Amino acid sequence: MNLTKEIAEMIISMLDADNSAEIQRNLLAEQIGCAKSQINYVISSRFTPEHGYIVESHRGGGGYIKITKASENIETLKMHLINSIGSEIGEKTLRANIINLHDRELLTESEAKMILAATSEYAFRQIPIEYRNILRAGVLKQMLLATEK
Amino acid sequence: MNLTKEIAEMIISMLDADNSAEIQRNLLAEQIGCAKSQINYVISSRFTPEHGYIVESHRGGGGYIKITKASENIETLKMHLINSIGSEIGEKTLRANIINLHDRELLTESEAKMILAATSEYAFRQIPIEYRNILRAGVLKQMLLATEK
DNA sequence: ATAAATTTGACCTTTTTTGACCTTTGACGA
DNA sequence: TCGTCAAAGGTCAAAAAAGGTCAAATTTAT
Repeated sequence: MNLTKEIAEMIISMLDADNSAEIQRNLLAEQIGCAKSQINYVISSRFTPEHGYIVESHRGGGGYIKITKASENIETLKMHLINSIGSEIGEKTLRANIINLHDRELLTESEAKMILAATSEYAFRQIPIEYRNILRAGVLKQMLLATEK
Repeated sequence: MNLTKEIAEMIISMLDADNSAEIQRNLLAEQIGCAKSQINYVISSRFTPEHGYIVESHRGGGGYIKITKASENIETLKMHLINSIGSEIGEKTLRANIINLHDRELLTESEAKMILAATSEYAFRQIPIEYRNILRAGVLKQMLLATEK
């Protein structure tokens, strides 16, 4: 397991009842024994809006980074995603979005798995790279629509 | 016995109780004393959907290749279909097969719907026609394997 | 003797990790 | 009050750590 995953898990375990955690970057980096900027990397790669998180921070003495798992407008989250999918989407972004929807129980485990399988790089192996993200967007949208009742 | 067989057996012996194994390509290649790309060759020739395997991987520090064998009880009819698909399949044939599997209760209504949505001509509309049937075959195989529990 | 399968090696892409340097903010003394 | 300094956090690019691709060379099967 790499550093990034460890740190991400640590942060998630720090989320309180309000689904938010306030961390001190330098302290956390020191505890873990990594570069300070590693914390920023983890946040920017694992706690994005696609993952369902909002991040705020303050510099200076008494500074902090506050990470909150967003919880409003759950009902419209799926429709919002459908509408916001542009003409292309990468595997990472898609994965983040689907896991987020599953976390919020807007997709069943089975639905999430099928979507990830259908849009995996392996499923698209036979076609040129330049079409893959376009395809992912098209397939994803149709599948999400199919999960609407 | 050739390298490929040895490596394939090694990987199979590494499957755990969940029928999955996480390997480190470079490490494995070094242990065996072969080219790194040999590992890829083994995977792409022996751990295909036709053989009942799902493969995922991650690059970068802490990277890995995860190989999962679809559960034993994947219905033979499904495996038959996966094996009979070949490298291309048209929308009509696919539809007929999915309906058949659904009729036999090997696919839930939801699974069938998602497969049809994901492989519809509409989902592929941005992609040149000559790729569509190839794509359908790839996506269908991955999805069928993902329908097990 | 071909054709198919295997093996290798050179080179590519993605993701993570680190470190040097930058910016913002609060506190404190002149 | 203002200026300066220390305490945070932020940015960016290079290095490192995986895994991926492709085609040529070699071996094995038909």
